[in-house]
Amino acid sequence: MDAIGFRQHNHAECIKQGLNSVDAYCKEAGLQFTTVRRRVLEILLAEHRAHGAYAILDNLRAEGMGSQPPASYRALEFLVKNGFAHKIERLNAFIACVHLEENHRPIFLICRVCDSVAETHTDLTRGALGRAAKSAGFLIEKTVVEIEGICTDCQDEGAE
Amino acid sequence: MDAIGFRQHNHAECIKQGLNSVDAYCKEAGLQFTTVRRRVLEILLAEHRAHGAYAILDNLRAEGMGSQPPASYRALEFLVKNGFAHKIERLNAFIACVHLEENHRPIFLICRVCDSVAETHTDLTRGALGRAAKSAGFLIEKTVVEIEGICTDCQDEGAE
DNA sequence: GAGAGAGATGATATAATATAACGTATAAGC
DNA sequence: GCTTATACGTTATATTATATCATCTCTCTC
Repeated sequence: MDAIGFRQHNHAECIKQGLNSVDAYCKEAGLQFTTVRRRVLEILLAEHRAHGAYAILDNLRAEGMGSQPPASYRALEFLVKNGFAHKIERLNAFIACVHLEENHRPIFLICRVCDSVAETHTDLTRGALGRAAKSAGFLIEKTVVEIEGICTDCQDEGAE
Repeated sequence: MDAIGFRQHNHAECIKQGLNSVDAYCKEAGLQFTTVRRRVLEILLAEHRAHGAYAILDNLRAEGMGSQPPASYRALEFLVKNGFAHKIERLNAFIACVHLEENHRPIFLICRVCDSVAETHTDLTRGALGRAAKSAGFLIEKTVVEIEGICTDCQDEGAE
């Protein structure tokens, strides 16, 4: 598994890559990666944890980039629609995508202690779940898989 | 799989059993299955679909059983805490549990056309997901698995 | 480079979901 | 019956999200 978010990694590089990839993709696809949208993605990329729409709005406001809810919701809608970010339903909050390359079905691991969120993906629809849905004749369009618990680091802290 | 919600079944029996089981369980466990709580469970059991807290409140209000949000939220909290109902995070809504017997990790199949919701369960934590979490050292406490798509019936209708 | 059309943003208002806090009532245990 | 815990009534407010309309800006075409 590739659960970026808990693993050690070069985070500056991680941010840079995220922005560059989205930049390139937008250019390619003729999407407008505007200042606000870029800034919101930066805010999301800053940490591997979910950010609420209003927290993001506070940032934008402080930087004079819009002051009303639609400012953040619109940017987030753009990012989510194009797969650059995901909404964590459990938290009513948003997180930057770390698997931009592929068309994927994300899975999130949410640490309830430190609030970090790791994104990974194993195609559940191929395994038990896929078989289950198939046997019920259900056509899967979107999957929400969010696992809540305690990450390694926080387990270790508890043990000390 | 046992996806009650889409399968044909004797629904009157289904409701009755749900109420009886909860009744028995509460008596056993010393929980107060009060009038409001019972009524809310009945409302949830009435259909295999998710009900919003405010929709439930409308019902309660019409029946003179409380008129303010805490009335429904408190009853729902009781039901969810004790495993008699589940919250569907994707919908910010609630549904009666159809697998009362066991301590389970529910999976929901949500039809976006007819809004019906089926509950099933395959222990994802044992399969690919469990392995993934284990390799990341993540301690799973709760799982949110909600699959959105189109149920058999609605697919058939679309084809006609 | 001017004009048309699409898409993005600003601004106002409000909807929908959820909880805090405090007082009163009711049930359970002694 | 008295005490204590739990549930409920009530008021107020927090949090999350969207609808709507006006204005602006970018892009495309001519």
